[in-house]
Amino acid sequence: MPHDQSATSPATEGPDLFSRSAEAVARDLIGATLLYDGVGGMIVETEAYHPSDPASHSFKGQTLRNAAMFGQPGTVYVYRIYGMHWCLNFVCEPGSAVLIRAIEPTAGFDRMSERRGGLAPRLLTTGPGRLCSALGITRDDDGRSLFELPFTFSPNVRARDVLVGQRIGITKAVDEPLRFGLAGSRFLSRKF
DNA sequence: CCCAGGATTGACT
DNA sequence: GTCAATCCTGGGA
Repeated sequence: MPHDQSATSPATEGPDLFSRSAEAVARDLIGATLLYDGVGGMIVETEAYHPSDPASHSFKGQTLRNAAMFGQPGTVYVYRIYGMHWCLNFVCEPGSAVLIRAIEPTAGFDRMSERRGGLAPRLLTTGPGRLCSALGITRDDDGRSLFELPFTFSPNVRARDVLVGQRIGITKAVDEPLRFGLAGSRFLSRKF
């Protein structure tokens, strides 16, 4: 079969994976596995945000809210959106981060279902707010390391067919191709 | 101090 | 398809 591969070479080892541009990391995170307290699954959708990006929280420099974005590569950045949902990001180069937009559930299905009010499997983790709800990620996790419990991170090790498109829900820099998704996944938050 | 504006979701027409 | 919910940051007065 004619394949299918990540455009960037898989820099698979721990922090090295994140010591790069958010764009490169966002692409390579497709197919990686994220667990929180043993609950989670495969990352199937991401978006990249960088410091010179008007859509990024870090665009105007460091503030109290976005301080984690300027931490070590592999730091977790969690923020509240629209007064009601949490969004999960992984920090890359200083001031840059990858928003985790969707995962495919593979572990702890019952706990996710419980937290999400018994919704259909498709509605458990397809969206940045939904996946935080399903995994129990909150403000308390802001600034933590992705490489320490309760987080467990396993890099992608396979060739993946990665879709690229415009980011969702922003009003600035809307045309940048900084959204990435696993081709053919049933667990994308929206079509590409 | 005040308050506009969200990297969303779910309910409803 | 439209739209309200709900918190709280950060910029400006």
